[in-house]
Amino acid sequence: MSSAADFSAAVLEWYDRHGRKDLPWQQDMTPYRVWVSEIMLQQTQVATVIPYFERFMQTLPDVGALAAAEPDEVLHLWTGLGYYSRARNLHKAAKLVVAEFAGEFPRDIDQLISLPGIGRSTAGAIASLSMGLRAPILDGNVKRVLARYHAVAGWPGEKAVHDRLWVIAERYTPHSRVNHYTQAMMDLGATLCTRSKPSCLVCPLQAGCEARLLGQPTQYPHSKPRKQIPVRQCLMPLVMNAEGDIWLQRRPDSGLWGGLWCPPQLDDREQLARLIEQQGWRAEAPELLEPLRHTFSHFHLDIQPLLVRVMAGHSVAEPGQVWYNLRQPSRLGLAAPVKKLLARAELII
DNA sequence: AAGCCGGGGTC
DNA sequence: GACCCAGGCTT
Repeated sequence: MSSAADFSAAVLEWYDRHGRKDLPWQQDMTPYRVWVSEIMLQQTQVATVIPYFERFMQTLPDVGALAAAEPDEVLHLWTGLGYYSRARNLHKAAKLVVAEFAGEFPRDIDQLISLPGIGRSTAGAIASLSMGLRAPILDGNVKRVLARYHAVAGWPGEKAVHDRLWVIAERYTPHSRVNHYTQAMMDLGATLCTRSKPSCLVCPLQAGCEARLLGQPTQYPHSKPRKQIPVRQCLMPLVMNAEGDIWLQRRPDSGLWGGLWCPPQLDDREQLARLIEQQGWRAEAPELLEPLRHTFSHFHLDIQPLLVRVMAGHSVAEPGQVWYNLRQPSRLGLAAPVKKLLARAELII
């Protein structure tokens, strides 16, 4: 097991017997379906993605439909999936494919990478899986398999380590059956070469795996040095009018929860008083609801929700604002904790 | 190079 | 709780 040909042959033989072949995006494999799935799968596990993918494809079955869709509709279909810039970039890229590539995905790695949201690994996945082009990928699964096979020391977040893994990935990518090879490497990492308790005894690469020969496969790749994350706090008033609707604002496109609809996120009661005055609401005394902690990758957010019943007065929703009807909800993008709070509010009405 | 960007699964 | 997941973009 020394040559690249032996490596890919072992991987492909394993794929024939044990590789996954029934995932939704493996049926009717078009560049569009593979692209959408790859974007959804960035930093997101397969089981989480499946229902989102099915719903997305039912609503927006091709790149033309996506390009023509409303931004709110795209974010609505992404609600709960996280990393919402993926949805905004997906929409942008669809428009570009229609406008600049006549609705056909370019069969070229660099042109794929030029589209927003598509980096080298995602481009490699689209090209190899849906076009049969010889292009390597380097996602979390492949990093783990290759780092173990060659006992590559260091954290892959470091450029030198990352670059070395790309060179290895390039070397092993075969010229034939590259679609099966790509799928197999992801399947190996997801099902056998797992982060903890890898199944080395049934692995097709066990004979040449240096990490296994060293007796510590789980030592590779080295994990990211973690710093402890800060805690932030905010007030989140659920402003409810006489009809039981909740007032939401559209967040700026860039930044946290970009483009999603959200109750005001305030630092203190003074900001709340100012908001009520600005909007011309006649408000009852705010009612404390049960606090909620939401954890991001880089901080905790302690949310103190408030129920604020108002007479809407002259306040009509302006652009970027909406009175959200809990019984007949609009198709908008909502962050996960907002969706949770609105579900609570529905019980209060 | 490091930080930002979510939410859920898993241990 | 900590850590990770079919990463990419921004600074």
